[in-house]
Amino acid sequence: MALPRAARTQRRTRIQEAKEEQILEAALEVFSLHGFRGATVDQIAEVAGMSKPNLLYYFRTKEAMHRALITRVLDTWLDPLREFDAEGNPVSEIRSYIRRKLEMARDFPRESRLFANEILQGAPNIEDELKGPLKSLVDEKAEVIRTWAKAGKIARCDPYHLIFSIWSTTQHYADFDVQVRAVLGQNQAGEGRFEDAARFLEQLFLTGLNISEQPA
Amino acid sequence: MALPRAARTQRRTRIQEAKEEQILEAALEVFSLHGFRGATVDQIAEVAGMSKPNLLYYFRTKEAMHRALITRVLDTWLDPLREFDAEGNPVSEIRSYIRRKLEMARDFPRESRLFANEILQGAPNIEDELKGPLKSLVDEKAEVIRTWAKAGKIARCDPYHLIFSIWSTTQHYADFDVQVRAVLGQNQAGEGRFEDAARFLEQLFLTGLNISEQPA
DNA sequence: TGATAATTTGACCGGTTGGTAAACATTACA
DNA sequence: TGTAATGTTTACCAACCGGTCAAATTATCA
Repeated sequence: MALPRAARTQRRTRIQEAKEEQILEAALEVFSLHGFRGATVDQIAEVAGMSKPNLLYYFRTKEAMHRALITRVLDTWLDPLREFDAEGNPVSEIRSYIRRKLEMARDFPRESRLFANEILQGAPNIEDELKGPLKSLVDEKAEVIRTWAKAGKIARCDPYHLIFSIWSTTQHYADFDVQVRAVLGQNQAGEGRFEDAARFLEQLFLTGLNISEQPA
Repeated sequence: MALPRAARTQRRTRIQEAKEEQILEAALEVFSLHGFRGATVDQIAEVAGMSKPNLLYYFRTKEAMHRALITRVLDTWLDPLREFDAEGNPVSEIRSYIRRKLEMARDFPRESRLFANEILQGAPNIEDELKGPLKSLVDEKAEVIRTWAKAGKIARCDPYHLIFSIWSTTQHYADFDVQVRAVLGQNQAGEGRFEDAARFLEQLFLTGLNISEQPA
């Protein structure tokens, strides 16, 4: 008799590995486009190229799929912030952070939208992870920024709102892509907008935080 | 026999006016919380305090409700940008714009989330309005900003990405409210975060655009 | 090979959902 | 007041959706 994945002893076969990957890829596609409630298991099954019961053999419920996906995405989503280095040069650290976040928005828009969908709906499934690991990491990096400000390396500013503003400006290009394209029009529809955005955001943040420009 | 609203001759009775308002208020509540697909007509009817068929007497379909709501919200959403004045002082214009957008995020988070939901799902119902009225307005204001830059009143920068960054940073406090609260923690849970955000964003944008020391 | 476990599928089920039919109630107004 | 238009409700339906079941198919390996 076939046991569902969670009940299996330990080793994952190559088939399991491949199929689960295939399913999560399809689930990402569908969830990011329609949200949790808007996505249907049939849709995901079709995109994954398998029958619905087959899909439910690997993930027992729609929610299990979503949970697996969200957990994975939240993790990679935080990677750029983890690389934020207290020992580094503030200017290059902040510049790199903006670059990395913008690259993620460009290369992994579905992941960004999945996350945005979840937060928008009140983050019913990941509130704990937000208040735990996420908050801890942000607290830590905020302290770094505060130290830089106290040392006069960057302008004094609220480090939390600085992080929020970097998050929002960069993710905007993934989450609000349709709007960005509509406003920029056909001529700018190519990937050039990411280069323009990078240039603008670097100017905004680096000048905005430059100690020499800082008003008393 | 009762005819649905759209087929009626012309005059809207006071009852119609009141009920439609009541319905849209409830629809806003539910749609902004669960998205279009996640919201159910029964839910909206319950929040509106009326039976489902009664609700469907005023709006024949769930989609009609959503369309009416989106159109209205898009309109008020653009109001702050409309007030952006070419004749004004760049410093105060940009500062006021940030303030107004932030106030909207604080006072009308449901509207912001409804809109965000729609864009996130690919804006299936309002793509035309984005490419038409929205783009026109942004084009117009972008030209104003460009003029200011050429006149040396503010730093040279891409006006479109400047507008995007103001949109994203301010709306972030409505759309990602759960995350913001989670990161800031209990102590900052009050409305103080909006004041802090305003202070930070003003500093960021005004300094970032090199206009903090411009005379009025 | 044969037997056992893992995988896949068509048919199906109960609950939900958007929407309808038609009878009933209320309001507007001649 | 009478009556026609407007407003409201109960009962209901067909489609959809998440998930189950049992039977069939395929992979694993002694």
